Amino acid sequence: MRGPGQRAGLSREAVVSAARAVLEQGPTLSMRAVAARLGVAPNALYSHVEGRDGLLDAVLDDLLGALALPAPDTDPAAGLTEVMTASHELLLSHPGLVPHFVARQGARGENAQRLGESMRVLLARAGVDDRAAQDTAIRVLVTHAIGDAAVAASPDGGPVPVDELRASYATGLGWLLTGALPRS
Amino acid sequence: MRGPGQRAGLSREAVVSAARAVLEQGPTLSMRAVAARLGVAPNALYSHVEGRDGLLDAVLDDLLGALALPAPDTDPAAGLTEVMTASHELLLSHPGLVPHFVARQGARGENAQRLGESMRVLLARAGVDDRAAQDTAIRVLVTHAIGDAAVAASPDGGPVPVDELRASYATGLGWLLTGALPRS
DNA sequence: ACCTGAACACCGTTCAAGT
DNA sequence: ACCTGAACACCGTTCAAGT
Repeated sequence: MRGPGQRAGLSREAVVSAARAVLEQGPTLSMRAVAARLGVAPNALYSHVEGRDGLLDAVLDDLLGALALPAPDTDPAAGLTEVMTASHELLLSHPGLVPHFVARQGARGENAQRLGESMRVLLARAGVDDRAAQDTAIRVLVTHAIGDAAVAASPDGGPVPVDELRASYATGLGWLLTGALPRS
Repeated sequence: MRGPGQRAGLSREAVVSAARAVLEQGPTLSMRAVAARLGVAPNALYSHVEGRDGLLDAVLDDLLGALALPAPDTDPAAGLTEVMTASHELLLSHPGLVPHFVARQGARGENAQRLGESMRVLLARAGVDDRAAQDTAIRVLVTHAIGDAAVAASPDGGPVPVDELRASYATGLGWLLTGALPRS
């Protein structure tokens, strides 16, 4: 009910917000679904967002911005468990983001970097000073979260219940941390 | 150049084989590409295979059937490393299979079960007798392989080179195994 | 600058036919 | 039983226009 040239009052924020809403409803995000929710033609989104991938990037970093960072004085192992569990839960509750997160090899937004830095601090406090060793540890931990979330995000529910996956994630995370951190 | 009713001489094997060829070429598998390679209408495949997911299942188990099982007398940790590394390499060389593998929460074909059984034997020989503990260990190991392969399978090559991902996979695998297996 | 309409080049899958 | 043609219901994205 709007001709060419009539403004719809869109904004980048509104588009990202609508995308989040679409992802709450169903497991996948399509441009056309976001546009429909905004009462707008599909191609209208391209004035505010760099295609579907750009939109998913924005949504992902938006969600990561809401994650709580561990307190500066927490025990390193506890802090790392905290961050990784929170990230894992975030992915579990937004399955539609997982394939994109996977394709992007982890997030690359500013909030993702903020999380990465906080992990570096914790690792350093645990005695992992070498930057390459920190990289490896972070990559292994993030990959574990991505892999588990990806498996859990299977649309049909899958043969393995989510609770068991959550439990095995915690077990694996513990094994990885004792491997990554020097003995105290 | 074939009218309705004329046979094309297709078979399930031919379809699976064509699908493998398509996956060698590019990162994704579409029904229409497989059909084109066979010189056949897209819907002709449905006489031999249960849709795209069924076809991917068949291709995956076909590939798993070619994996070598560890010798019965190998050291458990070495054997598990062997199986998991081989599975990981398989996924690395067939990125198009990874999203499906992820969605299926690991393979469920007969060759996949064969691999699972051999892992159980190795775990038991290492002292992991409890079946639930074996399940957890296998799930963690498989998830690690899936997660790493999924990250490595990113289409654009991604910011992290495959060699580094392969190295961090090995590191993580080592951490997980020392966590999973009782101290010797 | 922002939005629309129409189009392009794809998908997987189904259905009614033909032999 | 096996295959085709046509169609359905989708995709993401681009391009030329309109204000």
